Amino acid sequence: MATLADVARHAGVAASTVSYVLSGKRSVSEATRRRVQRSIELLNYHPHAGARALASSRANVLALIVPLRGDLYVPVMMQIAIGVVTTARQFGYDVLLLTNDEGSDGIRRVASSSRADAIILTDIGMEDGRIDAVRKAGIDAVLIGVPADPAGLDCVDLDFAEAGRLCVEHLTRLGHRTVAFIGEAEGIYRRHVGFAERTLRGIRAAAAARGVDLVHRPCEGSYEAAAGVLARILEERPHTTALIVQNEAIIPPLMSLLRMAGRTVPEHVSIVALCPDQLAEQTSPRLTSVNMPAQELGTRAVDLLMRRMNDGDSGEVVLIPPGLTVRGSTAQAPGTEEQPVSAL
Amino acid sequence: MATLADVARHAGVAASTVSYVLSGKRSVSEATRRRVQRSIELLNYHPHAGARALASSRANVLALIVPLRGDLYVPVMMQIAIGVVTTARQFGYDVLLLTNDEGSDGIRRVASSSRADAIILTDIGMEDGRIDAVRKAGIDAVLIGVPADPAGLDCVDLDFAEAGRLCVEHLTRLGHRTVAFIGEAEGIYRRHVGFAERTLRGIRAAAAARGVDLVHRPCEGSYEAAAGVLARILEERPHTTALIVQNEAIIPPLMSLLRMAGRTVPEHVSIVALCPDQLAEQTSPRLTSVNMPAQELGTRAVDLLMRRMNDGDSGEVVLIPPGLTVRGSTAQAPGTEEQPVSAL
DNA sequence: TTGTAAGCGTTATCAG
DNA sequence: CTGATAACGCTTACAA
Repeated sequence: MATLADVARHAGVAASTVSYVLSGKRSVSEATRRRVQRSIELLNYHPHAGARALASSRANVLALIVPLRGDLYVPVMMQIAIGVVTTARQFGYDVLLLTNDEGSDGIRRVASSSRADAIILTDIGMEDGRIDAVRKAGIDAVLIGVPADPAGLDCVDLDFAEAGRLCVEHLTRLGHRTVAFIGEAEGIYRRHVGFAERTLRGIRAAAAARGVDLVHRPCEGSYEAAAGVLARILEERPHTTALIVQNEAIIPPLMSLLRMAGRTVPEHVSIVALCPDQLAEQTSPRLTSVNMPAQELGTRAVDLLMRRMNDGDSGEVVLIPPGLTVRGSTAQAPGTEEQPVSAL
Repeated sequence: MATLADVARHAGVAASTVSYVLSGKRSVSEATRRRVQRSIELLNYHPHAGARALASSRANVLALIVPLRGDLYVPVMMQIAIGVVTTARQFGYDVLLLTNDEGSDGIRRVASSSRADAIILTDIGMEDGRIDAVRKAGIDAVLIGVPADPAGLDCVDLDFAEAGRLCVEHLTRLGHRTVAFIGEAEGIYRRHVGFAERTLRGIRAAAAARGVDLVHRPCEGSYEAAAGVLARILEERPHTTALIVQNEAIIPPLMSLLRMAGRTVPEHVSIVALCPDQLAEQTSPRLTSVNMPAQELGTRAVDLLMRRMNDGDSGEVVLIPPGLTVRGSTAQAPGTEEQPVSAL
């Protein structure tokens, strides 16, 4: 491998000049710049990442910490990762992938060894122990998700409370008065994962404000769990005319269960989902849904991180405004009349 | 941050001694080792990754290249990534995540900048241009997947041909004579992605050998696609009694479509799936399936890579033997009799 | 068993 | 606008 010194020799300039041609940190005459560029290409020179990191004390690497459980909102995590990697590359950064089983140790490790310049955390709990590790490690970080106390932290997330509100609003406009919210698995609420709690709060507040009769039922990802939860809802609250569903994994089973129970969507039961658009487009009928812009979360996280590292900004909470797309899974509640436009 | 020199001074030894305590590359008396260890802890010393990489010309980093499309076998990719990261950590390696949009450039980049010591490639096509890039870059690599000509390459994959054979064998034992293979999306076959082609060949060969009447129908991941493909199969080949399904995304729609068509599983139609066990457990009835051991693929890939880097081994193709688990989605073909055990 | 010292390939400061 | 040169923090012969 050619080194910077080789290039300098070949071009007949000092090593520092080559470095400056590369970094642009001081002006170089057009003539020598060309000469250097030529030598670089001729020798097929590529700067050594380690040497750079050592001399500049910047690794040009971001660390992304993802949850280990392969069963949890997997497509969403994958999209986030893709957003992070592609955006990071645009800023000249590479991305190190860490799993959560290393936990706070991983944060300490990459920070204190200068393996990464900054960290992106996902799967944020309301009280997340890793936040403390980040503070102590003194490394720049952005959270995808919002903890209970985001003071001084940079966070990006979908505005889940607003997302919940949108669902309820849409349903009440269609005349639904008895609604069930089928949420994430029990364990998610026990761990106080931020997005689940906020969604629930948003839905509850909106339901209370509009006098909607609401129940919340956590639900695991299996067919049986979906069957159990649905059966219980239909038995205990037979007047239920609408479902809000957050656990994307159970949407397909739910729809076929409803069909088997003789309740067609949307004639008898309306469904609003909180899931990636892509998924909402894959069912029949297509789902009215609030989009989960996972890739954008990754992109925005990197943007925030860059601003934080370059401009020294910090403490910003970016909540992406959710959008509800009406598709085929929601309709006027049975036995109600379409509201006149003037009443809206 | 404390440096190795600080530690040496604090412990009253030479810098090299500290280094050797860390690496274990030469023996150190128990006494000084303890002293050094104490100083390391007291000063909270962590070696600088860049400096290490520069001095040793080993970054202790692996690069993992994943496909960009977030729509393709996502859970599988995620599992692979998790397997790779956790195993790599056990060997003291970190993992750099690259997306395929950088393509061969990404390979060249990390190789020639010494950002990574080795590469793991996924989503391997039969003729994969990146293989050439790897060769030219002169970097160690392991493929998860097997190209047409794996000479000199280290590869890990499920034995998809055998997996296909197992499906057919299981079905013929149950008396099925007319079988449809609902495969991956058309584009996968056009791109000649290895696993899809091998599965198809395995199934075709086994069907031919046993005189099974087989059709292969590629299928996209949407509900409509599944509906279309299924309708066509049932119309053109009404005697079809069994389905082999590889595109995991369409399993839920397929099952509810069959229900709507009045064909119950497994009484009228048997289904064998090629998918992760976890998925096979989530439907009702549970699916007879050949497991896709994604996390193990990641683990094995790293194992291979380590052996290759340390022992200089190369050119091994590891095919993981598939296993078929009988669950509730397959049964004796309608109108046939159970084969006496002696006939097996 | 331990110390000495020469790199490793950049960056950035200080002169010119 | 450009050149020397001292770091950067660690590894690894080579000596002792």
